[in-house]
This record gives sequence, C-alpha cells and structure tokens, in this order.
Amino acid sequence: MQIVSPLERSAITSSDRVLFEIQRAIVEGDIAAGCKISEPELARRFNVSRAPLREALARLERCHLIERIPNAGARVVTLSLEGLISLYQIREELEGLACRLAAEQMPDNEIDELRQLLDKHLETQRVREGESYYQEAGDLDFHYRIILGSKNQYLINMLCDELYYLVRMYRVQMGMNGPRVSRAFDEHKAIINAIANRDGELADLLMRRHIGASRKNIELRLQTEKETS
Amino acid sequence: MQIVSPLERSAITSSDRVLFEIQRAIVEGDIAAGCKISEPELARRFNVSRAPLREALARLERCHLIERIPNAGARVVTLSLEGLISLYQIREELEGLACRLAAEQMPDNEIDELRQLLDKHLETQRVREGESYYQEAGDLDFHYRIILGSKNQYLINMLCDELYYLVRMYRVQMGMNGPRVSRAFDEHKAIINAIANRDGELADLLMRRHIGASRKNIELRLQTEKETS
DNA sequence: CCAAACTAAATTGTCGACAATCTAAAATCG
DNA sequence: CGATTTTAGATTGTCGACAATTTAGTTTGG
Repeated sequence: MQIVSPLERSAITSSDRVLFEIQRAIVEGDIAAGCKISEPELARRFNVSRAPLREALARLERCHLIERIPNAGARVVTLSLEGLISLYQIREELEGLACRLAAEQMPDNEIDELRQLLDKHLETQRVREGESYYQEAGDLDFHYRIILGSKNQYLINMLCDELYYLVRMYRVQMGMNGPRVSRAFDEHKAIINAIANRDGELADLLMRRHIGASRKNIELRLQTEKETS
Repeated sequence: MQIVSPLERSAITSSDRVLFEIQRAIVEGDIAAGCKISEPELARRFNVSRAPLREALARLERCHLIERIPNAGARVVTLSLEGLISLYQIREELEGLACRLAAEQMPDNEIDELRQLLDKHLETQRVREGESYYQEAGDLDFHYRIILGSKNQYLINMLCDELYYLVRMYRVQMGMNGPRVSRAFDEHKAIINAIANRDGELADLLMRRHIGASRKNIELRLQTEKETS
C-alpha cells in the first residue's frame, strides 16, 4: 500500500473538481477573505450547475473555509488573531496526540521514509534560501505524515481534511517565513528522533512546542505589521 | 444572551428537518449500524426530494455517522472497540483543553448555572435510580456547557457539531449505564470546582481522567458481553 | 426629513427528469 | 463446470426550472 501524498488528490466527480479549485482559490487569497459567495456566479465561473457547486460549498464549510447562513448565503471566513490562536490551541493538542500515537503505531519503514523526506527538504531549503513556499509545503507534508502515522481514523480526518486547509490559509495569507524556517528543521528532526525511539511522551512535548513556536512566530509578525502600518 | 440547550435545535429548512430525523434514527439505532443507505428510499420515507436529502447526507458524513463513497453510495458507520478508543482519545485531549480554557474564560454566572444544573441532575438521579437515559442526557449537557465555556469557536464546532452525535451513538447502542453513573456525578462536581477556582490545569487533568474512566467502563462492558455470549 | 411599509429584483432552497456510473444477474466462452 | 463478458437494472451525479425567502430600493405616511 503506497502512501498517497496528501497534497495531491484526484477529483472523481465534478463536485470534487470544483471543490479543489475553490479551496485553492480561497486558501491562496484569489477569493478574498470575508468575501460574499454568490452561487450563480461561481456556477458560471466553473461551468457547473448549482447542484455540484452546493455540494462543494457544504464541504468548504466543513473545513471552515466558508460560513453559511440558511437562506442568506455564504461568506469566506475572515482571518483574525483570535481565530489563529484558537486554531493553534487545537493543533497543539491533536498533533501532540498524533505524535504520541505515531511513536506507538508508526511502522519502521514509514519512519525511515519520513527521515529521507526531511533530508530532501534540507537540500531544497539550502538551494532556495529565503523562499518559503517549499518549506511550507514540506512542513505540511511532515505534519501530515505523522498524523497519518497515528493510525487514528478520526484524528486523521479532523486534521488532514477539516483543519489543514485553514492552517494553510493562515500561513499563505499571513505569511509564515523568515528565520524560523531553519529552526523548524531542527525541531522536525528532534520530533522524528523521538518517534523513532518510540518515546511518545517526548514526541508529544516537542510537537506542542513546535506548534507553539510557530504560532508565536505568526503572532509576532502580525504585531510588527500593525506597528509599521 | 440565553444559552440554547444543545439537545434542542430548530429546523429552518426542510434539509435541516430531515437531517435531525435521520440523525436521531441512526444514533438510536432505528437505522442499524453498517446499514446501506438508499437515497430514493429515504427521500420517499421523509417526503422530500433527493436534493435536500443529499444535503443532509453530506452533513451526516461530517459528523461521522455515515461514510460515503463517490458513485457507490453511503453506509451507516459500524461501531467497533477500535473506533470507540480512537474517539475517546480525541475527546480526552479536546475536552481537557476545553476545561483549561473554561477555567480562564467561563464567566461566573455560567459556572453558577452549571452548578445548579448538577444539583438538579442529582435529584433526578435519586428518583430514577438505575435508569440511565437522564444521566446520559445530563452528562452530555454538562460536557456541552464546559465546551461552550471554552469560547474557542473551532473547539465548540468540532466537539458539539461533529463528534458528539457519534459519542451518543456509542453510548446508546453499547449501553453506558450501571454503577458508574453515581461516580460520574462526583467527577463532574470536582471538575466544576476546579473551574470555579480558575485552576485550569487541575480541571484539565480531572476531565481527562473522567473521560478515560468512561471509556474503560464501556470497554469493560464490551468485554463481559463478549464472554457471556 | 426620517421611519415604516411595500414592492421588485436577486438569491437560496427544492423539485423532477436525464446522464453517468456502478451492481448484479444472465449469457458466453474456455 | 468455472471464469469472464455482457447486459439489464438500479443508484448516484448533474442539470434546468420553479417556489420560498431575503435584500435592496421605492414609495408612502407621520
């Protein structure tokens, strides 16, 4: 059984296709945060009828990218410091748990693969110092694999399907890059080492710190942006 | 602002109505676990077209009550010991977090109301010793209010909207009752005391233990059922 | 001039029918 | 006789149109 990389999915139905396109558009800001969503407009834009579009909207609501009010329509969510903190509080708990479980459940070969992935990312980072996109994708991939390693069906579903698009949206639109990128590598290394040693408690702790540091990094960024504006 | 009891909701659209009815039917076992779901049949049964029914199915999938496969249809989830453990592992983390946050965020009047609720439940339990339904509803109400007290939007959404119907389903269909009912009251009391004292760390710990004990209770029950059958 | 009531346009929710896909039973071939 | 292919039935996905509701603009009354 091959592990399907989480960032590439296959669209079966036309509802899937529309979902993926709108998801990407919202995450990357092509459809602005807080923007009202018009069903007829989007249906025309993506060449589908309203039925599959509404199915897609239901799934967008599920991953917290839009908010719907019955008989009134949908809006893209607005990003806020408060929301960011709420989101990362949950991530700390759930991904900490994921690490603890992965330390018990993750097979050796998956751990090896993850190590190789980290090495590969290190090279890419050296080459593309400063550019943050690849690091972000790599970071997400790292987190994804540990979550999958937990073998907890609900955990996987909640984090990978319901929460991570919003995480990406915060990262892309609020900008997570700069000097923290290199430090994140060391933290990833320490986490995978703890998992390889089957030390779930340590892996849990390290992941909580890692996510906490990431949160503080974005908070700081928001703070300085406010001051300079 | 009045706190709307989570167990009573108002159906705005006909899709809502169908959702609530099917939700109840699945949770209480009227539609059996593992059962295949036929869209035309359910549409006839609830006197709606397939459009609102499919909207309802999408939301049922969201709260993990059914599983859908594109072009192949939906099934009611099957309950398993493995699934139960996965579910409760997540509850321990998230409700522990909810307690910690509630200790910081919950206003005094909400804490008082929750205390009064516990006293009321105590009376009901004395009167109806042995019958577990009221305790269950009360227990859920208790957990609900603490989650709401956390004031974390995502936490509230994930627990109250996405996970708790499944929790109820496990409880109803696997039967959570017996001598643990009375002990749960004491645990609830201790938790609300910790929150009232603004001791988030303790409240967190106590909630994790409370949920862990609840899980072990059900596990034990499943074990003995297996042996006697 | 402001507020409330009404009206019209647009949007969302729902319906019935058609197209695409899957499932299972019947037929064919080795 | 068993395995594969074919075919018929049923189910899911999608479409366009209609009904119900909301929103914005206009009119009316104080």
